[in-house]
Amino acid sequence: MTDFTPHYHRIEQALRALVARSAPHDPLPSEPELAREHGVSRMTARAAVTNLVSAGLAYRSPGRGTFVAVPAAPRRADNLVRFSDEMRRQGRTPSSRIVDAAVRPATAAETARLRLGSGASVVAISRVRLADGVPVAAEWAVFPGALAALLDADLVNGSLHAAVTALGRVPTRGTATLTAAAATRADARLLSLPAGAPLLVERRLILDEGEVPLELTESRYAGSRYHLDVAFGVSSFL
Amino acid sequence: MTDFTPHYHRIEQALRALVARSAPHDPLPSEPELAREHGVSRMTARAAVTNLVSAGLAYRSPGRGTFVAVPAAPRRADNLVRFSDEMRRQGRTPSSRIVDAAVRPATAAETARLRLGSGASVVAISRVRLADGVPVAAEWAVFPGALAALLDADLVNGSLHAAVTALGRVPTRGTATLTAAAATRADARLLSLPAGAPLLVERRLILDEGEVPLELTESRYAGSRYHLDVAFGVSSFL
DNA sequence: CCAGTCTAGTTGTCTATACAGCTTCTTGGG
DNA sequence: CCCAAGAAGCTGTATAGACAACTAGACTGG
Repeated sequence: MTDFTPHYHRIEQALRALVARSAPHDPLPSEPELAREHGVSRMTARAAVTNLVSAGLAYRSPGRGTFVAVPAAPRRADNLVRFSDEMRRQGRTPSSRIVDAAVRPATAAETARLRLGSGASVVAISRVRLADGVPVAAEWAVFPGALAALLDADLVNGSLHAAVTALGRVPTRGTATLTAAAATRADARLLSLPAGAPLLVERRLILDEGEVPLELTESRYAGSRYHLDVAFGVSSFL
Repeated sequence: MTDFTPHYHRIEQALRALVARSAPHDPLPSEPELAREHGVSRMTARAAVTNLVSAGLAYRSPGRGTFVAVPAAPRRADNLVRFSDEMRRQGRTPSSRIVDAAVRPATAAETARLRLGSGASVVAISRVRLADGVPVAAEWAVFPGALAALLDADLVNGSLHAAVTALGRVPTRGTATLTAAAATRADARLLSLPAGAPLLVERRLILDEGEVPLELTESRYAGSRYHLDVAFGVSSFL
C-alpha cells in the first residue's frame, strides 16, 4: 500500500500531535532537525512548519527556533462552543431539560433553510438550558428528518452534537444572527421570567462538511442571566 | 534609498491591490507570469500567492490557475467592522449624531479597565447611530485623556477610529460581551423607543498594537432595528 | 460537427544550494 | 570571574531546476 500523502503534510500532522502534548513556549524541532529526521529537504520541512504557524499553533523566532504558541484568546464567535462548555468556562454548572422531541412536517421556512424536499419532515427538539439549576435559555433545534435516530439518543445527559456526528454528519461551520427581543408568554413560562423581559436571541444555521444544512436552531437567552464573551481583531480599514 | 522589502512581499501587495479592483473568480496572474513580470524565481512568486490564499483572498485550481476568492461570509464578530460599514452591508444608510463629547475625570471602573493612573481623565464621546435616519444604537465611547485631540476631529462625518489612528494609536484587537437588556429612560429618549424595549448590549474593550487599552465602549442597539450577522466554525470537540 | 490527440500552459511537490542576519554556546585571554 | 571573539546553530529569503498531474485550446480525422 503506497502512501501518497505529501511529505510536508505528514510532518505537519506529526508536529500537530507534538503541539497537543506540549505547553505554550515549548521548543519544537528546528527545520534542519526535521529535515534530517524525516529524510526530506529543509524547504519541505519548512513548508510543514509554515502551515503550523499560519494555523496559529506555533511561532518562529529568528535565530532561536520555533515554539508552541499560546492558545488563542476566548473566541466564542469564532467557534461554536457548546452551551455546557461556555457555562463551565463562566464557572457555572450546566444542565438541560427536554421540553419536546418529535418528528413533524417541516414548515416552509425550514424546508427552504435546510434545503429539504417538499413534504419532508424534520426532527424538532426543544430544550431549556440551565446554569446552576436556573433556566438561562430556551432552545428550538430542527434537524432534517433523516436524522430521526437522534430521538433515540440521550438528549438530557449526552451531547446533541456528538449524537449528530455519531450519525455521520459532522457540524463544520455556521452563520448566525444575533439580536434582542422581548420574552413572549412561552419564553416567560420556560425561563421563569416576566413576559417582555429582554432576551438575547440567536438564530443559527449549521452546515456539515459537505456544506449541507444540518441544523436550524433558535436560542433565546435571558439577558439578565447570560452573556456572550467574544474576542476579535480590528480590521485595518484606514 | 534601498528598498529592503522582500520580493515576495512586494508581489503580494501588488496582488492585494489587484484583488481589490477585481471580482470574485477573476483570474489572477499565474506563478510563471508573476515570476517573469517581477524578475524573480517561480518559488518566490509562489510564496506571495500562497500568502494571499492563506488570507482567503484567492484560491488555486490545479491546471487552471489562481482566482480571486468570493468575499468571506459575514464576520462581524471576528472583525470589528465600523457601524457605518455594517449598515451599508445591510443596504442601509448610516449616519451619526453627537450627543456629548468632553474630557472628564475617569470613573473607578474606567481607570481599572483602561489602566489609567489615579486621578486621570478620559475623553467621553456619546453618539446616536442611525440607519436611514432612524436611531439604531446609543453609544458611549471612552478614551484615555491623552487622546483629548479627538475632540478636534470631525466626529459627525469622519471615522472615530481613523481619528484615533491619526493620533498614533492603532486599534488592533478587542474583547466584548454581548447580552440583552431593557431600555432605560435615557435609552428610550435617545432611541425613540418605549422604556423597557429589548436592547442588544455590547460592551467592548479595544487594545492598540502594544496591547495597551485604547477604547472602552458600550453600544446599545434597538433589538427591533438591528441585528448582528456572524459566521463561525464548529470546534471538533468529540 | 464531433471526438480524440497533442501541445502549451497551469498548479503541486520536491531537491539542492546559497547567503544574510540573529541567537546561543564555547573557548581563550585578561 | 568576566568579557570578547568565534563557532555552531537557528530562521528568513532566494535561486535554479525537476517531475507529476491537471486543464484548456487547437488541430486533425472520420
